[in-house]
Amino acid sequence: MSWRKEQSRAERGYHHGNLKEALLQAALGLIAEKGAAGFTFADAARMAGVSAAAPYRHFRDRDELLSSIAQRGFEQFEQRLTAAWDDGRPDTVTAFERVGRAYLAFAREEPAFYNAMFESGLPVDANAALQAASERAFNVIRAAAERLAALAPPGAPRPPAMMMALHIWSMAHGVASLFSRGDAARRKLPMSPDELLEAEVLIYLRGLGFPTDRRPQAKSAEPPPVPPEAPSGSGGPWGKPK
Amino acid sequence: MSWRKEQSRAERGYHHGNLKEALLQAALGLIAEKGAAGFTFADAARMAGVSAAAPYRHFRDRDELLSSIAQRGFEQFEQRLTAAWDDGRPDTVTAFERVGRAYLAFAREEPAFYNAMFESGLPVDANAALQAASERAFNVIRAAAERLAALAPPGAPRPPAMMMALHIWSMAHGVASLFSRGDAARRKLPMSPDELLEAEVLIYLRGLGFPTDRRPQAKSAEPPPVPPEAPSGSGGPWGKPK
DNA sequence: GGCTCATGTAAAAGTCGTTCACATGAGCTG
DNA sequence: CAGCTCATGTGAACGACTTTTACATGAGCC
Repeated sequence: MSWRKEQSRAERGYHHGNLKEALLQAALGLIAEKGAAGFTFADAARMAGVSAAAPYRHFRDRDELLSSIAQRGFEQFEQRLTAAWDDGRPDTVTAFERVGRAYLAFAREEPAFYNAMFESGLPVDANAALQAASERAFNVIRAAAERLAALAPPGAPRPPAMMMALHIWSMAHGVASLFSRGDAARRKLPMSPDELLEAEVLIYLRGLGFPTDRRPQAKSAEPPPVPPEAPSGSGGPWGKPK
Repeated sequence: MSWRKEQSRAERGYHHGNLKEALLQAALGLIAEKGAAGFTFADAARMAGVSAAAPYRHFRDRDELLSSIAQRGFEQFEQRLTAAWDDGRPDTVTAFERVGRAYLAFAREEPAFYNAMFESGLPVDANAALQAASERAFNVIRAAAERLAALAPPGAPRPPAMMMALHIWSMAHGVASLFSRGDAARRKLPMSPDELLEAEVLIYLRGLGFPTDRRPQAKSAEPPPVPPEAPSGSGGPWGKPK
């Protein structure tokens, strides 16, 4: 993983050979440890075994390193969301909820990326590439919302797909920020963030007219999904009304 | 407002007289300008017209100043949420939605407080008083959710009130963080954050079985509310299904 | 072999956070 | 009012960080 991390100057020679990548990896580790605020350009240089001025050959300043990391983060984020969506298989609602869980999983498993992307305070439009990467990630959610919108039953509110996408994004982001990340995770909850978000999304989908017994879209254009597992519980994390 | 802000040393004398408060005000201004990350202890001292060491007579370190501001923020936040809730008048659902809007309004109108409270990266449990203030603010939402839960119609999911409170908190926080604050506000939206959140909460409430035509709880224990204004539009920000 | 240029270094300037010894003066005590 | 005390402010100093500048190194190419 770590490409010649601990090499001494002597065995490495004057030139590092892969400093840019080494700095990114070092920064990733430092951010995971101490947050983007506590992360230090000098520390990253030290960890890569070079002088404090060396990083400036590869990044204009500390912010550019941070924004490079955020950009990579958005790219990985997009991949994970895309995989979770799986083009709506086995059915749209199931896949949609899986996207929500993937959001939380990313926040939990990639704290450094998540921190750089959403908590580092760097402006979204600092970098055109960064903004584009961010939009590509969001577009996964948006595309999923389009599919969902097309299936929304009549007799219920039908907000634009874009709005539905923003709703889901805000729910996932709210739960992740408040309960699923670093210091914030210390707020003690009577349930897991995943359960919280799942229930939230289910209630929301129910508000849009979707059935929430985990066998949705009974009479839609979708092929009737074969339940991959036995139905879990009685219809939701909180139980049915009596 | 600003108590002797620009006094020269000569006319002030050796002792400031109100340094602690002056520092808090200065920090508040600086955080509003440059964010909690960019805010500097030395800058606050300069703005108050004292040496860089003076603040240490009133705050153990920079973090303690920050956490003082966050604490004040939570207190004001609690007040505003309480006022918005207005003990559930004229009816529970209306008041509940007003709380959501108050959340956004606070984020928008008090960026410095919001930043210190939620975006400064200081641990929630850094300070017992801070944590308590934070909990008091959340308890307003929680109390509102209890009332709402008691009115939830049968035949619909009935999550615990605590969970509903967390859902609302996460929605409001998600929208505020993503779209209603500083740099994040630059994400261009096809609608205002307020509209977005209002629609989100309405759909969620509908998922809980509440009617969403803005005249809720028709046959509940609540006194039939007199609509203070004419009904606005056709039942929601996105229109009814055709 | 010699050139060139990307990549690294050392040193320096400027800023911060923080501490320490010392200065000041507001308010109490006699 | 004299004098004491102690909270509050000052200045200097330390180490760390960011960023710039002039200089060093050596990999790749002719």
